[in-house]
Amino acid sequence: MAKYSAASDRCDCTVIHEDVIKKVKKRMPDEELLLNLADLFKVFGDSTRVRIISALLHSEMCVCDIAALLEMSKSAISHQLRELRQTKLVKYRRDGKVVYYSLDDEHVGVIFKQGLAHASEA
Amino acid sequence: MAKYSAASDRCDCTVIHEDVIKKVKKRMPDEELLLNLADLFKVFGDSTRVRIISALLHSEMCVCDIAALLEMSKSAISHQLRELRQTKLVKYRRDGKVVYYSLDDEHVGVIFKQGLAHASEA
DNA sequence: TTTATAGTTGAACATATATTCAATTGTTCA
DNA sequence: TGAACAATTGAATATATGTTCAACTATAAA
Repeated sequence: MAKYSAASDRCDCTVIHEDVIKKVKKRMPDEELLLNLADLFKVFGDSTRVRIISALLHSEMCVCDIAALLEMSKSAISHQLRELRQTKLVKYRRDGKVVYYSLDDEHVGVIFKQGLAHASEA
Repeated sequence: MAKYSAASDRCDCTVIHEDVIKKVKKRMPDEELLLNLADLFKVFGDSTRVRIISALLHSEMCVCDIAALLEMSKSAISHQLRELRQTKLVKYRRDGKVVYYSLDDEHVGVIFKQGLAHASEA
């Protein structure tokens, strides 16, 4: 059976629209950028993280607040906050024993609201 | 150890900002809507699907075209197209043996580009 | 220094999910 | 009708990922 990995035989079919493929390929963003984009959406694509973002949209909160709000363990929340931190979606400040989290920049809110608009309609 | 599931003891900590929690809780969207939102982003959160969307942004394409463009098997592409179909992100038309896919509505492009803008900066 | 508490972390486990493989459907054309 | 081919599908496998649990760190107060 034909394999898609060979240079001149990339997919397991015979008839394709070469012109369309070339045109589209030229216009598409870099592979790396698309990977980053998928990773960004992946962070939004979990209900716990979406709920955290939705909460921080209205106020900075400590880990305990978030855990109580979402009725989940501090550990679970902390793990998710780390991911949100690593992808620069949230930032934090420490005040004594308490660590307060908030959204990192406006982009986060924009993407959230844009998605919300779509989800509300459908 | 304290459990987060009890009514008056929702998180494994003692000191929380009750007022903040109440205020934020009141403003947050319904649980169901947030779940739908996470599911929407989840569809965008895979590199294969993001690449498919990125391609369809420029032209309708058949399964073979997409498979060749992304250098993947038709089967893998078809599986992902089904998810995109089920979440109403793409639509299709059949012309003889060939099935052409295209983006379902403008929302898809808007969310894609919004995310792309963020990913490009960071 | 000791105790209490907020938060973090790593490992383990359970679940979700992307791709492959093989079989099947739907359509065209001889 | 039968051959050829685009596309779909279900099952299996491999991998990714979310939560729990237990241990640990950091800070404050006694």
